[in-house]
Amino acid sequence: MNFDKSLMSGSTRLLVLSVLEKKDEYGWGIILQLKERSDDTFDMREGTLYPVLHALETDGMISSYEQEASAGRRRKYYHITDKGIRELARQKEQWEAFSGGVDRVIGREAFA
Amino acid sequence: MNFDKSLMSGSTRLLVLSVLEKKDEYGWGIILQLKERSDDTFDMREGTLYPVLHALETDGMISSYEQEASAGRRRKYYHITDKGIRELARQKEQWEAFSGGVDRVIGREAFA
DNA sequence: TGACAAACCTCGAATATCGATGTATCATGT
DNA sequence: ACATGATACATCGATATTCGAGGTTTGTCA
Repeated sequence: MNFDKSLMSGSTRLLVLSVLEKKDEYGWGIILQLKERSDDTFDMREGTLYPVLHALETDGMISSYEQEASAGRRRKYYHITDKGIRELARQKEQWEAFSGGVDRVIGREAFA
Repeated sequence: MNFDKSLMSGSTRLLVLSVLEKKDEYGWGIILQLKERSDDTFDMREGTLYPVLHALETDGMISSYEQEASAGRRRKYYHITDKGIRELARQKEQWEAFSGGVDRVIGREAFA
């Protein structure tokens, strides 16, 4: 990201799982989706994403399969599992509690 | 914090400066304020706070002075500097951009 | 042929939080 | 008198996370 790096520490899994919630996607595509869906706010680095994808797969949150795109271009698609969906729900709750807490502390109005 | 620790990575300075924006406060008091102002959402650890306070002072964002509370209890109060106020404004902007981006990605409605 | 984008990957440096630990004072209960 | 726990400061090592730099392969375009 182009933030104070550390700001988005911990939200990476949430963001990745959110993208995969809609449809299967490959690594490079996830980066493009994040950029697009955040209005160019996020620019996740490959060095950040790939290790996270591997960890999520090891943890059983996502599964992967290879597929050919136009002519010999190999892509590794990721699919969110049931476990991943439950994890995503937990992460969303955490995010809402956390961001709500920050907003209250810095005196930002909350709109229900 | 009682979150995925990493979630609040990077927001610590924002939170601390926000507390000191209202009035001078000492370390332990900052922890209490954060707990109170976030409705018990935050529980910042001493091992997190004190190093951050020292770093903020080194960076000229805050200044400190000692003061006695009731009988021999020494407290170290921190005061936000002009530089700290400017830093706080930057951090708030960053936070708003970042949290807005996350909300868009996870499909949370935004209320202007 | 050369350059660049797409697409995958790994590794080390830097950064940040936390738990453990330590010190000291004060209040409370037994 | 003594133990416990809250207040209040502090440091340090373990752990986690991001990023930049580097590397490989294939396709496209000039």
